[in-house]
Amino acid sequence: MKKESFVKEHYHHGSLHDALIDAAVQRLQQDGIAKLSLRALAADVGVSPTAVYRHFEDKSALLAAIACDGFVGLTQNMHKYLGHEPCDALSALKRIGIGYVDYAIHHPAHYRLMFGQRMVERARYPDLYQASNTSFAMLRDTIKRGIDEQMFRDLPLDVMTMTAWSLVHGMAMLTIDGCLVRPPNQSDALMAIANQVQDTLAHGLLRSPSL
Amino acid sequence: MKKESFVKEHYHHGSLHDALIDAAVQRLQQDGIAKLSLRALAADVGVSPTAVYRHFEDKSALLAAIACDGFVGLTQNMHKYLGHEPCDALSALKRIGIGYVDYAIHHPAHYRLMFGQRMVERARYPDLYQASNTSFAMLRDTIKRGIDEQMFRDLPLDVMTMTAWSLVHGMAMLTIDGCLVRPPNQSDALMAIANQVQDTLAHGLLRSPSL
DNA sequence: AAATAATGTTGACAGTGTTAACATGGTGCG
DNA sequence: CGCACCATGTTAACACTGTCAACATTATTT
Repeated sequence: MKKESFVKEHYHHGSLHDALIDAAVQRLQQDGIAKLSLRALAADVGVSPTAVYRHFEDKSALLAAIACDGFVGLTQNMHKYLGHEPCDALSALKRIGIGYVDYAIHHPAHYRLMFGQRMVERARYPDLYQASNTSFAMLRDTIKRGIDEQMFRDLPLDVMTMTAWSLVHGMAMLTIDGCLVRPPNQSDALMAIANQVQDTLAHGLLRSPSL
Repeated sequence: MKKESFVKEHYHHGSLHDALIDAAVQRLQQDGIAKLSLRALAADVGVSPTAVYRHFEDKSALLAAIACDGFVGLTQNMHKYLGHEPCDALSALKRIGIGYVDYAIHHPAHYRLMFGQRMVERARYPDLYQASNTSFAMLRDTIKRGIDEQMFRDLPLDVMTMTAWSLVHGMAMLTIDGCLVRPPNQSDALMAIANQVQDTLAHGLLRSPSL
């Protein structure tokens, strides 16, 4: 199975697949997607340029794999913020939303990749397609619960889902693109705004707003 | 040599700047930004590859110019939907929002470019920076009016602006990325959804929601 | 132990953005 | 008018990119 003893790295790398992804993520965070080259990645990992093609069909497939990881991480983060104790649909929706924005803020390179060109051609990558659907389903199911429990207003599920999703996606994008007036990129301040924005959304979704 | 018709265009093209932008927009719509090359553009226009550099500092500057045009068009479209007859702040906000999403849907290539990598480095392009600020100011001013007229709830202007902007931006992105469940990309159906989403937003913004 | 699959390498090709040096032609000045 | 200037366009070249085909090495299976 796995050798993994000490030094090997003579001919076979052993875990090129993951190492390439790690290197790509690092370069993405540092330089952005524009100046990311397979050859540089291969050099980072200490391997010849064409070795990449033993693990990924092409450059786009590598990026798709990273985007896929991103959606998995996004889903995990939403679950983390949701917690385990049961709560009403609105609280759940708020927590999920905060988890969503929190992920985007802390993984801007991932997030930009996830909703960049890869999103357009996600049909070509089943894993990516499914991972993204899993993320979206979390939002959608929570809203459905709010409707079923008659906590939310009686609007079409699709409309409400789109509203909530648009809101968190827009917030995430505008934040990591630096479109906010807020001077410091301090996470706490941003999260405070995110909370207020979500309150506004709640006001729009709820059957009988409490404030 | 070339001399292919009675018109001049022998050595000096005459309007290379605009011709390049037109060609770029066309290729953007057709193939996406990934496979857009300056050399192909030059060939489209019938000029040598390096002629581009007499009109744009580099490839990124060309794209920035296109993005700038995009924001101008976005602002125009919002004004078009806003109309000239005076109306209350909420109606104005809704019209602007519809104009926003409408532009994104009908110019997806432009819109994706406007909020892609160019947005990150917009500080380097003063024209782009100003054009984008003009668009955003329209949203912001309208919301400010709603607050001043005591039509909207008493929340910080920044928070409300971010809410509204996030919403239209998220809707635009999710729509042109094809993330919607709606089968046909029919503009009318999309606009109907957009209207409902905006009603939800209104419900969240208004001091006393009417429905 | 031999055959085969998996993984990595070398060499090459077409295409890219970009620069430097040169060519052309319209414009304003004597 | 003639001529210098300058905006514009061209050619040649460089370093770099993604990708393929052919070959080398190692791991795995028979």
